[in-house]
Amino acid sequence: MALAHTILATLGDKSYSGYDLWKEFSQTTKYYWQASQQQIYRELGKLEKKGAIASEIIHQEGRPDKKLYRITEKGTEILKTWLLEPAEPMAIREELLVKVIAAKLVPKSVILQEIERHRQIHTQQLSVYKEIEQENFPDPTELSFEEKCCYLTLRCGIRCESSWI
Amino acid sequence: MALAHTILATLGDKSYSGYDLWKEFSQTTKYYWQASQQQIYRELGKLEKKGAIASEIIHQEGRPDKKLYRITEKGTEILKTWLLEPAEPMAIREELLVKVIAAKLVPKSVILQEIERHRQIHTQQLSVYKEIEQENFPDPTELSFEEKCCYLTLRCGIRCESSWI
DNA sequence: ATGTTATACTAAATTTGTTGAGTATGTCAA
DNA sequence: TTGACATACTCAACAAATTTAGTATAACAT
Repeated sequence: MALAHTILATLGDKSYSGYDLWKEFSQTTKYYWQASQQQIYRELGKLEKKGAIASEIIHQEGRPDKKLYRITEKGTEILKTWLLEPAEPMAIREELLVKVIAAKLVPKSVILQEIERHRQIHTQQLSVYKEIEQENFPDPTELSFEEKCCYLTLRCGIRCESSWI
Repeated sequence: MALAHTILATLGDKSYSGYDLWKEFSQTTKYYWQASQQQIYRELGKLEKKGAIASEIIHQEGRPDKKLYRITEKGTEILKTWLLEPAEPMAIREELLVKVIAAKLVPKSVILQEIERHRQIHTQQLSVYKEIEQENFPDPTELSFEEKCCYLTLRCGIRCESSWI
């Protein structure tokens, strides 16, 4: 699955602990790949076994020790190989629309309220993304290729939320 | 999971064989819930065991026998109960964007071509949806509540594809 | 007569994803 | 000093999804 590749891509050339990665996934990576803390830790274990990442234990005072992971050459090769393969468009599984299809079984207000609730969730998420955009990408014309790529995923998040609203 | 509920919602008050359902899922249901043939057959088995659906074997000449499923009262109750629960917005897992994040590892043309390929897939899907719209919903003002709900899911599909393009 | 496509379904292994609990430690505010 | 919150992880059980491989039959074109 692509979770392994998403982790490798997120690591880039920096070091992350499992916890760091989870935070990154909860904030930024979220607009293109959602994963839980448990999934991330399990995948890190598998990737290390495979030799795609290497870890180093950092002893910390005042807080628990942590394990910093970085990508290995083998990991980079795995990522490159995967990049050359075609990707399938995302599978759509939207519960709200299933509810809309079965709407006639319950009072209209139930579905309308649920739709309204979702509209609010998406509106809120959109404003979070727009804030990130203003803070991190105030002038999109001035970006390097790498920054543009990062900005593109944010733009996708913004378009997606707008589209839902 | 919601696959069971999607099947119950799709059955409505009609009878479907597993194969019919799969075709329905491949064509129409696809813009809000994607599932494979195997998933559908397995879920039908589970639903029958639970008593949410009942089956009847139809002997056919000239082609294999088929098993027609319809929703039971218990199934309708299960669906109603589920409709009253809140639904989470879909988890986003878009491989293409992961590739964009790791783009610097391969020549630009690789990612650009992949993006172009996806643009084509979405453009093609959009035109399919627009055809369905013209054929089945030529005049949206004239629709019953149930038809409007069905149309809403199609509009979501159209918006989603447009947004990607 | 042969191969492809469509109908109609089953079975099993493996990978992913979810849920819940558990182990530690430290900060900070009421 | 108590409780909430943040850091930093591990383990186990279960549910869902994917992949792969089958079994059968019939239509239809080459």
